[in-house]
Amino acid sequence: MKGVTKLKYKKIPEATIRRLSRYSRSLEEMEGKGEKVVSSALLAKKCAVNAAQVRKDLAYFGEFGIRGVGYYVEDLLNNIKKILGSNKEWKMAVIGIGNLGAALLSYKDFLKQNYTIVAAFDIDPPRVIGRVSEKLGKPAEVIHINRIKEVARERKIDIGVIATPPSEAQSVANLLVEAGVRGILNFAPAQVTVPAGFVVKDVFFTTILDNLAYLLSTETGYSIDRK
Amino acid sequence: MKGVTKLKYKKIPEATIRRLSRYSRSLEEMEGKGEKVVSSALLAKKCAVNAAQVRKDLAYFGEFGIRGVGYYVEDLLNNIKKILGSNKEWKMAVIGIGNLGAALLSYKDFLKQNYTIVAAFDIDPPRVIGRVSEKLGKPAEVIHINRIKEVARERKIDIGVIATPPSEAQSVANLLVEAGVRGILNFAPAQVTVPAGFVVKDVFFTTILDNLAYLLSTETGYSIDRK
DNA sequence: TCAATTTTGTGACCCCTTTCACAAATCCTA
DNA sequence: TAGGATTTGTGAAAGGGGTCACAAAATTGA
Ligand SMILES: NC(=O)c1ccc[n+]([C@@H]2O[C@H](COP(=O)([O-])OP(=O)(O)OC[C@H]3O[C@@H](n4cnc5c(N)ncnc54)[C@H](O)[C@@H]3O)[C@@H](O)[C@H]2O)c1
Ligand SMILES: NC(=O)c1ccc[n+]([C@@H]2O[C@H](COP(=O)([O-])OP(=O)(O)OC[C@H]3O[C@@H](n4cnc5c(N)ncnc54)[C@H](O)[C@@H]3O)[C@@H](O)[C@H]2O)c1
Repeated sequence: MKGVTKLKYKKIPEATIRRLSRYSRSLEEMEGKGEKVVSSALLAKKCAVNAAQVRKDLAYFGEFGIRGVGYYVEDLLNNIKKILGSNKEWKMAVIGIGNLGAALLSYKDFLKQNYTIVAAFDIDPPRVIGRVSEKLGKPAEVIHINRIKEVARERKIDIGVIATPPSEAQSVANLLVEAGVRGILNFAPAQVTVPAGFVVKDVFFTTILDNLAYLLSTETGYSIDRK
Repeated sequence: MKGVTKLKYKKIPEATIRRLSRYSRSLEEMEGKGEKVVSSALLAKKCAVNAAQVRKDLAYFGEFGIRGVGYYVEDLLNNIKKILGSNKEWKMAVIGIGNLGAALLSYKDFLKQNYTIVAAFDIDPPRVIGRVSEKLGKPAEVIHINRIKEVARERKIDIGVIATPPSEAQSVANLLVEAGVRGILNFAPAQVTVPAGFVVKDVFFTTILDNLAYLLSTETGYSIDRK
């Protein structure tokens, strides 16, 4: 591609994004402790990765460091947040307020982060409210699932979190798609498909456990496995 | 395998293991529907991967298919379970019976799988029991954390699930290590380190969300992202 | 001012994983 | 029994990501 020469779209490895999130967490800790500067070597150590890896990851997005010095903690943190889209406030809805859904509603870490749960849906709000009333801080109500399209549009929901039984996962996903909710975080152990332009992230507990179990049964010995 | 020659340890990609878990889920579904045979192409489609990938993954462990036919669902499922160690019963302990810990205790999917929660620990059992009593089916009690070493040995716990606040994660991990619990599933957003021979798997919700948010902000358009 | 020191940014290399493409094996039908 | 159809298993090629090593840039100290 000469002519337009230096456009160079570098495709960013998925793994890089995961690590940026990890760096972000470490940097927040450092910032809290009042540390001003950090080297790639130190950050790497804190995150259990290679120092060159840290530099490579950052280099995808610009030159944030100063040779002979390192990276300014606050500055780097801001940049990473910008990259990850963490400077935007992401609005989430939880669908299915059972055991897991209720736990998510009361997950305090979200408060400190740029993720906010702005709506909670269930197929049986009256029953559910009795069980989880003490947890209903921010989304002060549980809304019936049949109002999801309307409410999702009103509240500009970015991400739908599926915490219903697996049998309902696809139909809930369909509703989210119709409502124009582009991001889906799926906790139900079921295959969910969406049209182009939408993104699904699965979190399958048993897959994670299968992974752990496999590592334990093959006597690999040492393995801190970050993914 | 003539002589000892052809031992060939093939190192299995981590990604392969994750996919096997996915295949397993699909196969269970098919078995439930009474389907006898499946081709790599169909299984691949169900799991949103490449057909050659399916065959390669399986080929690491043996020849399970029949050319011109495909794979016998039941047979393949059994083999995959054997590979993943899913024929073993894994005993788990949950540490920190708060919102998330309580949700895990009542996670019904574990019942169908080969993972069993055999103990629940907290630093304040009396308070906790009041809140979660209805969820205490199998581990009928919440035990004080200071008895973890003794109980872990007695009940032969394989995997410890950390669901305490992040500040406590490392010290809980230390206890688990001392008790000889080799596998750790860590939900607390904190760096946890363990000695050689132990395995830690982190599940950081915000990292997963950061990932999703990144995909949403970079207008990649289509992306079903399975990890 | 200059040399020694520190630490980044990055080209080059290497390894691992995925995809492609096809021979080999099996089934089906006439 | 033979020929056509199907689908596996796998070598080879392609692609991506991680590590190494070093030049370039900044700092420090004399
Ligand atoms: N409990 C856990 O720790 C855990 C862990 C990992 C994954 N999961 C998965 O998360 C999901 C929820 O688990 P849970 O334990 O909270 O189950 P649950 O049965 O306690 O909760 C499910 C909730 O979804 C609601 N629901 C059902 N159909 C619905 C629909 N069509 N629309 C909206 N709401 C609907 C139900 O009323 C119920 O309140 C399941 O798919 C489960 O496999 C749970
Ligand atoms: N709630 C969620 O949906 C969610 C989601 C993802 C991750 N997490 C993480 O999981 C962890 C638990 O979250 P939560 O919302 O259940 O918090 P929580 O405060 O409701 O529960 C924490 C529990 O841990 C107990 N505890 C504290 N110190 C302990 C110790 N040293 N030993 C044993 N038990 C101890 C507390 O008594 C409490 O019962 C946190 O690290 C949180 O960041 C929570």
